[in-house]
Parts: sequence; structure tokens; C-alpha cells
Amino acid sequence: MATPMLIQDIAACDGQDVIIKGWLYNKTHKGKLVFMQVRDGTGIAQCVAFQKDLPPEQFEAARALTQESSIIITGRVRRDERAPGYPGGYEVGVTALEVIHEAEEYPISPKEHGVEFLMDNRHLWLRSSHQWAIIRIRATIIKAIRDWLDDHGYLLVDTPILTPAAGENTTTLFQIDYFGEPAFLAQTGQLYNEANMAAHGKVYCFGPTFRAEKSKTRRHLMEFWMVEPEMAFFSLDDLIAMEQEFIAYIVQTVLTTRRQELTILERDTTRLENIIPPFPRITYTEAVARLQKLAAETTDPELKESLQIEWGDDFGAPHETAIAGMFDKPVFVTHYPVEAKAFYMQPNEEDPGVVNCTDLLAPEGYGEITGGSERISDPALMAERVKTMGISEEAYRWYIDLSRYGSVPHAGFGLGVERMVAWICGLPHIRETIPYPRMLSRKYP
RNA sequence: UCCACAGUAGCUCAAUCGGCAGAGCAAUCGGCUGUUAACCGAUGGGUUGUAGGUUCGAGUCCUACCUGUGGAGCCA
Repeated sequence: MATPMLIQDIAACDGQDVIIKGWLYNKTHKGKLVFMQVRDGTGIAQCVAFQKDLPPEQFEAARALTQESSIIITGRVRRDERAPGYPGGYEVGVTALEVIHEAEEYPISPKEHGVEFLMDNRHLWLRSSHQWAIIRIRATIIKAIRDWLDDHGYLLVDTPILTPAAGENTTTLFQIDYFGEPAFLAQTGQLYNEANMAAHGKVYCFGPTFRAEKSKTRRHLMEFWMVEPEMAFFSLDDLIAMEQEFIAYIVQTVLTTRRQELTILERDTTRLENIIPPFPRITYTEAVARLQKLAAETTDPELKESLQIEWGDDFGAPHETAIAGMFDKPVFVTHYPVEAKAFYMQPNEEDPGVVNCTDLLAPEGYGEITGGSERISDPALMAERVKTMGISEEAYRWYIDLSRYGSVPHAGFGLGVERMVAWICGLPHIRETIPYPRMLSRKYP
């Protein structure tokens, strides 16, 4: 009696008669036998149909089967070193084949395709093994994020996506019509997080965020997912200590639970195995000095040009890559100039020209994966900041209230999930890190 | 928004100095009992991104536009 089986469990079913429900991933036939690579969502298994083992009409159906046709296969699992697939090493000797739907000519072949074509067919491309591996790792990263926070006393508190006020910078917000009033898609949950923090101590929000920046780079999406922890009575040192444990846990969790997927992606995991605390940290000022030294020493005129920087400038992509390249772990860059950062960041006591903030730059040129800081907790300073930034006091009254009623030193950060996925998977472009990327010139499918 | 490059068969690409529109893969048909992006033989497949211009003749040269790719900028 054949029993249903998921392909991920194929090794445990050796010798058993099983039923697989799935899709034909690829096929090759050789006279009186047909090799079918069948995927069921949990893996890919080679199913071998010999003419003598099937009713004639079913063998003919196997020979004629089109790529991505949906099928139900009955057969016996056997160990075979030659069998490809994920996990592979076992194959199914087919005794019956039922075709559920014969697919039309499938546009994506196992051969190479261009970026535009694949993105136009993103809804189908997701079935390909590379994309399958990425999306599974993404799910594991998200689970690791939530597990670590939940296990360390952080409470998930949701923040709104539809927000009423734009503050000072409407150009980077998507505006929508809210019953005749303008509303905006959230760029961050942080301000609401600070209110939630005062209620629960350590909180985090996790959801999609939206930025209408006309960024056309390999690291930017218009819609991306961000986790933002916010902690009461936290200093910059507390923040850095927490972040490195958190990041290391995520990386190590993927390494231990998604080996197969990292192999599919041909990721060099030795770089990831090294991601354990403590991470190096340098100040912004030190980073600028190192960049200037590097620019002075290099003989490459293009690199020299791209590394030009003066104290006070924010880092561009070449700067981030160069700084990260000086370390083999993620590096915390702290104490940026006040002007380069957000209005709510706490100025440094000894050097008021910089803020107590830290960006975490990933190795291998993957850029900023977290950005965080101590927040201003002094009511007078907050009021002054709000005024000088030209922020609507009416729209942000609720936020200003937070500094009036039991204000405490606090800190938090945001982590971009897609950049984390790109780094861990070793992907050259962020577009493959989310099922349906929203980019400057693409919102289909 | 700026710079560079590209657009030819379903896909990936060729086409010499401006002179017959071509291949691999995919598809279809046939062959093969161990394939790993199989292989072998055969068949079908084209408004060369759009609009205009130069020329006896334009995929190729010129102008504008559209679309995409790479990079920069932008980026609490």
C-alpha cells in the first residue's frame, strides 16, 4: 500500500511504496526509460519510469510530459548514489503516473535567461531551485529574527503602515488618498516603537516599509521588510552588545538549518562561519581617516576618485565597501556627524558634533544592514530639535508627549531583511531576496 | 535625475566595409535501459523596440522617442 511522501523525507522512506504529488521540473528520456525530476515544494526527487513497469498509456504520458505539468507519481523509493535532486541520493522507481494538468510550453528553460525576462516571469521563476533556496533561507532568517527577540524578552508590537503625517520630507513617502485626506505609507515604525517601548520596556516591530526614493541600485527596494527593536534604559554600548548577539544568531541558525539551500546557491560558507561576536567597531572619524589614507595610497585612479571624502560627508557605496573590506566580520561604525543623521538621535556628551549611533556594515560589500542609535530623551532638547528641523509640532504632538511623561534613555535600530538575505545568500542583487520586488521601474508581477 | 551600454525567432546570442535573416536551446516528429543543462537525426519558427531620415539598397549610418541592464547620485 503506497503512502503519501514529502520529498524532503525521501531518505526515511527507503524501500517503501510512496505517492508524490508535484510538478515536473525537468525530464530526459532514453528509449524505454524516462528520468523525471519531480519537485513537490519540499525538494526535488528523480523518478525513473521503465517501460516494463507502467501501463503502456502511462509510459507514453511520461515520455510526452511537458515541463511543469502537475502529476501524481506512485513508486518505490530506492537508494542510488547517482540520483540528483534535493536532498538527492534516493530515487523513485515509478509504477504509476497520473497527469493532473498538462502544462503549456513553459517559458523558463534550464538554460540561461536575461534579467528582464526572468523578472517578467517572476511568478514562474520562483519555482526554479535557486529562487526556491533563497525564499526558504529568507523564511529561516525571519524565523530566527523573531525567535531570538521573543526568547530575549522583546515583545512584538505592531506599528501602523498607514500614517497621518509626513514630517519634513514628503518626497520619499508614498502618498495615498485617505477618504479625501492625505496619508502616507510608513517608512519606519520607529516613532511608534518609542511609544510602545514606554509601555512594554523592550519591543520590536516587524513589517513592510515603503520608500519613494528614486534609487536605482543593487541594494534598494521601494518596498522592503524591516525589523526594528527599541529598548528602554539602553545605551549605545548596550545596543552594540545586543546587535552582535542577534546578528550572529541569525547567521548561525541559517548555517545549521539551511546547509542544502546554501549549497544550491554555491555560497562560500567559511565567511559566514566566522560571524561570531565580538564584531569590530570604529568611529566615523576613524573610518574617514582610514578612507583618506586608503585613497592616498592606492594607485588605481578610479578607486582614488571614488574614495574621496571629507569629515561630515555621509558614506557612499564605495566607502561602505572599502570600510567593510578592512574586516572579516561585520563592523560597527559609530558616532556619525549630527548633520548626517536623523533628528531624534542623541548627541554625544563629550563631542556634541556627533551622535551616539551605529551602523553595522556587512562584509563582502553588502553595505549597511542595520542602523541604530541612542534616542534623544531630554524634553528640552527634543523640543529644540523638532523646531530646528521644521517638523510639524501638531502632527508630532503625540511623539513629543513621550519625552514629557517619564522620558528615559533608550536606543533602537532597524535591520533590513532583504539586505540580510542578500548577504547570507551571497546574492549580487537585492531583487532576488523578496518574492515580488518593487523597484524603481518595476511593479509587475 | 546623470553617465555608459543594449534591444534581431519563445529564450540566449551571431550577422565582416551598408549588399540573400543565422546558430544553439526550447517546441514538434523519430531513435536510444542510467540521464544529470543528456545525446543523435529531421521539421516548423522573423513587422530586426517605435517613428522618421540618408541611400540603388539599412539589423547595420543619422535624429527623436520607448524599454531594459550596469554604475553614480538620492537614501531618519
